[in-house]
Amino acid sequence: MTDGRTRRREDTRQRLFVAAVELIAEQGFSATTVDDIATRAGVAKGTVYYNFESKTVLFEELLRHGIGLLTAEFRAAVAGLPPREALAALVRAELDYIRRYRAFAQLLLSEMWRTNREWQQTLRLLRGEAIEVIAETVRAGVASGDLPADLDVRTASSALFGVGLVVAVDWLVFQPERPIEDVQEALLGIVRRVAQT
Amino acid sequence: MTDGRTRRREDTRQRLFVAAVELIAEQGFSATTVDDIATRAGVAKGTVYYNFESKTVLFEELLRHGIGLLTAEFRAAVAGLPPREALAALVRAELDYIRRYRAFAQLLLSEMWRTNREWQQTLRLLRGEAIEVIAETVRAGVASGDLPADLDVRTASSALFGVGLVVAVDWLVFQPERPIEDVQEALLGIVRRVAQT
DNA sequence: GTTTTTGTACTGACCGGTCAGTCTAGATGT
DNA sequence: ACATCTAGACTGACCGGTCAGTACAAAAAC
Repeated sequence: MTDGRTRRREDTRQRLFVAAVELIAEQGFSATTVDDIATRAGVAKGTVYYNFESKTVLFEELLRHGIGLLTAEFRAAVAGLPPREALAALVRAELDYIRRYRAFAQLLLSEMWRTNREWQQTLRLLRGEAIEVIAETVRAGVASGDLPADLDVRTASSALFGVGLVVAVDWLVFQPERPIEDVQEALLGIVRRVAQT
Repeated sequence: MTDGRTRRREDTRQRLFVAAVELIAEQGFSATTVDDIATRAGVAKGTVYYNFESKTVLFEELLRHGIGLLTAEFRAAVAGLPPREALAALVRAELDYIRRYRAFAQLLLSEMWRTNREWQQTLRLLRGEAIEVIAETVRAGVASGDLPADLDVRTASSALFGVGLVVAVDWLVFQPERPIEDVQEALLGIVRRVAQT
């Protein structure tokens, strides 16, 4: 499974992911060329096509990889916590993720609400998976009475997800000098107030 | 001033704006071709270049036009109102604007946090103008004691702007069946809670 | 000796931008 | 009143460049 060959190949794929995510976050999918990606990854163009079927497939696998990671971190963050603490943990996990993978978060923000693109379906599905983790927490909280009974689970979950994204990325792009901890505090404060029964 | 010629030309420009905003909202700037825009507007490609210097300039003028309108509506909404009511009026104005110009809002959300694009500077400037109206209101509220004294004006203003955008567009894209009044109420409720002294 | 990567050259479709020429409303001349 | 002229608006074929994807022989890694 992890012999030298597959390890090396996985390495190349990883470098291509990193290069692609940075470039696409800056310029968008269409404006980013395969040559750009190969050059930034320090790899020949042929290597891109040896590892990925096409530019679109590369991007789709990138989305799967990135959001899969986020979903996993969401799951780990809420494990075993009571609803209101789990909610706070989710906010922290999201911001922490965005701080570590800022380019991916930026890319996500730019492509999330787009329609009529080949990979739109994929993104929609993945978004649903990530939000489902939030939704489970909110649902449990409403059921146990820890969260307001009139909270609409679906809306609250997607709002929480989207708001975290936009506030954090806005901060990263327009006020990069401020520490992310401030955002975290501000967001936690807001969520706490809104979650008040 | 409004003879047949200029009227006709203004008409063509308007049609090009409408076509461009829809296509760019769906596919993004780079993926949208000038031929697409011309076809959808029902004019020849040459007409696009007769009316606009380049694809980029067309987009920049589109941004100016769209955000200029939003800023004007913000100004009109807050005129003469005390801080807390003005804040609510701003939320209402933003959502109302997004409902009427949904494609433009979607476009804004997708292109707002992009870096390394020619028109980035323009967009940054325009965003600043719109947010400044919010900031004036928040500043007045903090000064008069109607809003919490520890509120960071710049952060609160851009957060309010971005949150309105993301929640409304998310609603438009993923839950279009839901009436806008719900979204407005939810958002107003949140803002009211956060604005509590 | 098999898998992965490289480097270079190539193709064909597509796209931003140009330009010579057409169309027409309305001003001008008679 | 009619014919003529003019300039602004528009057209669409065309050009030069770009880019996704292909081909493949040779090298490197394992």
